[in-house]
Amino acid sequence: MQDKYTPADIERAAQQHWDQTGAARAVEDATKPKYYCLSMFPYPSGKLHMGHVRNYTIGDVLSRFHKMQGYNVLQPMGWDAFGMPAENAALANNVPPAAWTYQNIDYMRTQLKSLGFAIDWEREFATCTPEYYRWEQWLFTRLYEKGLVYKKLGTVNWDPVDHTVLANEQVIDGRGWRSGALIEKREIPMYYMKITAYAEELLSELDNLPGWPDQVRLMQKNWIGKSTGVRFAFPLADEFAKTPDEKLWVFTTRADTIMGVTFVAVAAEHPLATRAAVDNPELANFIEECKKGGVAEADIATMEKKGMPTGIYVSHPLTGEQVEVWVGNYVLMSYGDGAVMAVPAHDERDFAFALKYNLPIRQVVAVDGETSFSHESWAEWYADKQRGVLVNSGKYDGLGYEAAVDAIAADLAAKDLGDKKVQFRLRDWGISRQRYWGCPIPIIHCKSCGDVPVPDAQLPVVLPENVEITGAGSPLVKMPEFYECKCPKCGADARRETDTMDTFFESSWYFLRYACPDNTTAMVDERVAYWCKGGIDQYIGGIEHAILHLLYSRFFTKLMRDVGLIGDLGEPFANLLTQGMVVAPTFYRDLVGGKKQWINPADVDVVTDERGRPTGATLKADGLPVVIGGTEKMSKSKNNGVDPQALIDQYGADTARLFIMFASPPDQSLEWSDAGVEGAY
RNA sequence: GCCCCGAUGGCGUAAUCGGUAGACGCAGCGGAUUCAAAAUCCGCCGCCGAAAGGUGUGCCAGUUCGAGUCUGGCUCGGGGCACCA
Repeated sequence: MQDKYTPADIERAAQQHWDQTGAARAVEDATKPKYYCLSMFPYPSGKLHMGHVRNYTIGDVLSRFHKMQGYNVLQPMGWDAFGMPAENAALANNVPPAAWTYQNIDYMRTQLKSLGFAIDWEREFATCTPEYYRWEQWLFTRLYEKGLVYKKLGTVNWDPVDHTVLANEQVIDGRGWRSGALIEKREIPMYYMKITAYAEELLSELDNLPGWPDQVRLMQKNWIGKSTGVRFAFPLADEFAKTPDEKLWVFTTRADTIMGVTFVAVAAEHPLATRAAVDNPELANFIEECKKGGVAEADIATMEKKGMPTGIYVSHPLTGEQVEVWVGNYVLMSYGDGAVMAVPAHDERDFAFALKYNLPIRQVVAVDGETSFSHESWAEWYADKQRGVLVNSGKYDGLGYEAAVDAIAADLAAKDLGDKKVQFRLRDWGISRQRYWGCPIPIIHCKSCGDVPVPDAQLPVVLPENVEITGAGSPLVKMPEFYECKCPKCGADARRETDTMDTFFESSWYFLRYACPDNTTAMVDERVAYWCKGGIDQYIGGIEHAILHLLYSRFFTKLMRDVGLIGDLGEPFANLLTQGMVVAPTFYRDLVGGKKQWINPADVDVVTDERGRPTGATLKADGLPVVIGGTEKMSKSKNNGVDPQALIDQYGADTARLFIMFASPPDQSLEWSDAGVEGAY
């Protein structure tokens, strides 16, 4: 018996024993119930952070518990290895993204092993290897042939100085993060996945997920955003119409207010806007101005609402009244028809817009007990569709919301100018990225044959790994040895697509590949049915993935079922645990110029009073006071990260794991406390 | 701006159905043990107050015999908003 607990020796011995006996190896065994415990795989950013340690500790506890209960447990691990940070690191350190990524994977694997997780390392893979991404290319070509992948124009952030497309993250206050140039919206051809074809199933299946947090199901439901409304048309007045029966289509969930329409607003990219701008320089300028700034919805939704009349008039479909078409910077071309009817009296945004531009406001809904409709200030009840009853609406007067929508939809249908329509907020998934470090899109552009998918025999399209990153555009565009090729159909000189896929593509099916990572002849095989039948038993990861990653993964499972790759597994993740963040106190000093210098908690001594309450803090280096800030998510910007490696080195993996599990319930945020670690030791 | 979540001691939290707020743990304080320390054990530990007592679950209202819990309205913090992963 040793006097002192020496975690390094004891843990190393235990880990070696587990390794040699293959304790964590998972083998299909039909005689035992299976338990597939999956943690979201890490992006190999350099080293593990505390969030990883927490995530994988929770998974490991569940895995070991079920193993002891007699389950056949699979706990795999891999690397979500494509992505932007590798290109940024390449630029900063002059290392190719591939080399940087593989280095990080090696280091982080060592760290994970030192934590002693019961992971089946024989199933490990990285998504940036041709052995993995070849199957995405193969699937892409199948889906392209079925029309589930198609090409259309999409809007991107264009940096006019660096001549490059930027991610939303790289646009700061409307400017490129490197060049500082004002960003413009630009439309380019992109490939899209037809996720909207699965909108109904993705929505209804949410009811079959009792093992998911209600919060996540609700977020997905709202994201898909099914609404029943009316899609209808405003015929163009003869002098403005290009063709005799040209119409402007809009969608609304408030068809009951149609008699209160006083103008129509279209997106800056709408064809009518373009047409009106031809001989109207002022409008053309405004449309140009609308193109300034990035494409992120949060930015568009918070900017000042602006508009300009086009001089084009359309006819109200029920009254025939002439209504002017405006261009509005708040109308999104990507939602519905890129045009909306405006009813200032009963929509808050339209109300503000009408006030600003002095447009008529016509009340057509009244609420019992609310007598004073003001044309100067908005009140919540103006938009109340539960209590509202139509007024000033001719034959529709006195009807409530539902009856009014029914009557109006029927009248529009009778005139062949519209009907009820189910509309989804969900848009098709644009997967083209004008970046290097990703899976090449397997398409060949031929002058005579058009877009031709790369034939199976020529797959994979391998991404060249020894490249130089310049920060302005993908190196693939400058590599004839990559893009020059022959058309697979006619044999003529052709050009290979240089865009790569969205990295969400990799993470949308990796959990299936863990069942059969060694298969070199097929994307998936029958072992998927064994491990994934009834869904992966437990999925653990950050709440930040509540919508996109989980929705795309659900979509892929249904896609791959319909392509005949897997049977009907149902939903991919039977039980979902969304772990909370790891937070830590922050410390700073005010610098001249209003900036703050953030100081890592490890470099600070906190002084407490006799009750243990903090009264102040000093910097270890100089003993002078620092300001105690709030408690925030561990991040580089606030410099409050605690390196798990230092913790493991000092206290051992078991202490780290014990503290992290004990300190807080897994789905809530965890406050870091060095003192708490000491207590777990 | 829109969708979702949260707020209870110095800290992490608990209170299953609307019924004693603060279980359990960390930190802190006091004591025992020890030559001394570590470890261990015992006790104290929301705030104000000498005590009696008062007060207290982000804020403002409401429902109720009774609200941390239910309703309405806010404030602050966090996650997401489709090219960060």
